Formats: sequence, structure tokens, C-alpha cells
Amino acid sequence: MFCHVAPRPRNAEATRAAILAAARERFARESYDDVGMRDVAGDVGVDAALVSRYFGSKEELFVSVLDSCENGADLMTGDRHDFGRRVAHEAIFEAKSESKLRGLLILLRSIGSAKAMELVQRTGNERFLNPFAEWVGGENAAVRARLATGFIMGMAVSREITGGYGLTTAECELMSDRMAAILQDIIDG
Amino acid sequence: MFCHVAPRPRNAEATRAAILAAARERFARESYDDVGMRDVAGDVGVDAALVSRYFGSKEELFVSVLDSCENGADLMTGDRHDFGRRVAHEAIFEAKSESKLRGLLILLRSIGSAKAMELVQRTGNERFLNPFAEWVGGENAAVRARLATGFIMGMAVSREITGGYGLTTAECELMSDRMAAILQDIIDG
DNA sequence: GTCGGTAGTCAACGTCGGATGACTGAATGT
DNA sequence: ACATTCAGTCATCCGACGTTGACTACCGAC
Repeated sequence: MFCHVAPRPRNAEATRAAILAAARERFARESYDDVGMRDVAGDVGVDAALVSRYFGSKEELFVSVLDSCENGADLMTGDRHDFGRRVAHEAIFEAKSESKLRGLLILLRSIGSAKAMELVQRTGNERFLNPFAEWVGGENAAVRARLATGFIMGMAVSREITGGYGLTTAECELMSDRMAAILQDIIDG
Repeated sequence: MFCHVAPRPRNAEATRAAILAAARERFARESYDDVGMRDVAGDVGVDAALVSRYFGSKEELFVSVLDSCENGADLMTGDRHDFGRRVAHEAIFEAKSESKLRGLLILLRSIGSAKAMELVQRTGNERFLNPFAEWVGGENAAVRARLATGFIMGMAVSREITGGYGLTTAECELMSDRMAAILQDIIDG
């Protein structure tokens, strides 16, 4: 066998970006503890040592991933009157890693991991909950923001535990509609 | 130093029960991966090897813990018209390990751990979601059950991420009331 | 008393995951 | 063409974990 598979061009910046992307993908699907440096490196086709070299440590890699995720601000783009419907649909039908909820999913996945907990808390508050509460606005914004985000994440947990809800498409539609109404009601006051 | 601390009487059954209790406590507070055999053994004041001996493996210990938790049936005891208020109060003010939600909390903690996932899914469905859906009853019971349990767990997640919500008592009261109304609305149809 | 069974301990093994530092080899500038 | 530099690799260390089998010491039966 002579022809090796196309060797990755030696480009530090691109490789670093590729590692970051692979890590983001991993952390959106698996918990902090379950994601290994060797896994991430393998996804990119690179040695694990390189990941340590570029990001310092696993924890710093995790931070970089969180930084690389757009804020919860994504949720707040678009028509406010449509918030419930939009988010509910996303949460139930596309709660995958490429969704706008990805940042939340990453936080959710790594809840319970003692090593990631502090980071999860800080990021969750600073990056997501507080701006969201401000966006919600009005009376008792903090309370309503917690209810809304709690509900959103809870449905993601539910999806996880049931393994995709285990419902028919029609039932999912129904659930989405119901969730949309509740969410909208929460943020409207 | 002559006087040792009171030595535990040699009683296999009692020791086994103590280990189980300690493990239940641990699993309610930390994720499957973060709980170590040495930790639970230490809580009881016993060698780690004994835990393996009595329960076979960590996974079997986890199963035993899940078995030892009363079903989600706890949630379904009491006046149905009071369901929302009762559960909301419990979720927000006493989502500790001694709460009736303990079973749910254990499942929640270990979400994301690849090793525990299958168990979490099976137990969550068989032991909690399905009976609960049946209890909810009426049209689209499955959908409404998922909404309710999702919301409950989501608020627990929210509590986790924020580190106890970070709200005043009054705000918590308000949140509890609001959550109660939503939950009640969901299960009433 | 002493003897056998068993509750509990101890030391160790194998594995796995993150981290480190010396090494290799390709690109680039002169 | 050669030297330098730096992207990427390799072998290895270290600590933590679950698990195992040999050992010890307590307790009840005779």
C-alpha cells in the first residue's frame, strides 16, 4: 500500500479550529466525563497530545467550547410573539447538536459532573440565564426566565430519558403546541 | 491511644443496608461516574472491597439503589387537585435527597453518563414515566405526562445550574405558585 | 476452650484517561 | 542546498478507579 490517505496540510490554525469543532460536537452529545481527549483527537485524525498542547487541558478545552458557542442570545432572536412556538419546535424536533439550543445542551449534558459543575454554573448564569432574564423583562423577570429555561431543559432531559420521547409524530406536534403555549404564556407575563 | 471508636457490630444484613443507604445518598447528589466505590464504603466506614462483594459490581449497586427507591408513585399519592401545588413546592423548596423526588433526582444526576444511560432510560420509562402517564389518564396522557415530568426535572436542572436558583424567598414562592398552576393545568388536561 | 464459618480488611492487579517531554519530519527563508 | 522552525507523533508517566483473591479476626456452636 503506497498511497496514504490524503495527509492533512500542516496548518496550526485550521487544525486548532478542527479540534475545537470536534470537541463541540462531542460535548454536545456526551458528558464532560465521557468525552476523552483521545476521542476528540481521533475525530480530527490527530494525536491526543496535540489537543493538550493547543488547549492546555481538558477543562480549558471545555471552556473554549463554551466560548465558541453563540450565547443563548440565539433564542432571543426573532419575533417575540413567536418565541414559544419557535423554541418548542426546536426543543422537541431538533434538539440535536446543530440546533440553536446547542449551548444549553452542552451545559445540560455535563450537569452532575463534579469537574465541570463550576464551569457549567458560571457559564449558565452569566452567559445564558442573566441575559435571557433581561430579555424577558417586565415584572419578576428572573422568576419567569427560570421557569422558561427550566421547562426547555426539562423537555430535553425528558427526550433523553425516553430516548426520543417514544411518541408518534402527531403526538409530538401536540406536545410542541402545548409547550409553545406554556412558554409563550410564561414570557408574556 | 487505646480506645478505638466503637466498632461496628459484625452484622452482614445491617452493613449491607447501610451501604445501600449510603449509596442512595451519594447517587442522589453526584453522578454515576462521580460516585466511587471507595466513597460509599468510606461513608459507612468499611472497605471498598466489601461493596463489590455485597453487590457484585458498581452497576448492580446502582440498580439496587434504583430498586430501593419508591417509585414515582410517591408523586401520585395525595389529592389530585392538589398535585401541582404539592409537587411544585417539593421541587423548588425541598429538591434534596430526602425528598419524594429522590428517584427522579438520581435519574437526573446520571443523565449523560454513557455507562448509566441504558439503566436510566429503562428505569425512567418503566418505573416512572409509564405509571405516571397511566395515572394522568385522559386524552393524550402520554404527552401530558412528558410535559409534566419534563417540567419538574427541568426546574431541578435549573436549580442545579443556578446553584439554588439565586432568588429571594418571595420570588421562590412566586415561582412555586406559577409552576403549580402550570403543572395542574397540564395534568387536568 | 476451641473450632469453623463468615464479616471485614489488605494489598495488589489491570485499565483507563489526562498530561508531559523528547522526538520526527515537513515547510519555509535565505 | 542547508538550517531553522514548528506542526504533529510517540512513548511514557501518573493517578484514579473497579475488581479480585488471599488473609485476619470475630462470633456462635459444640
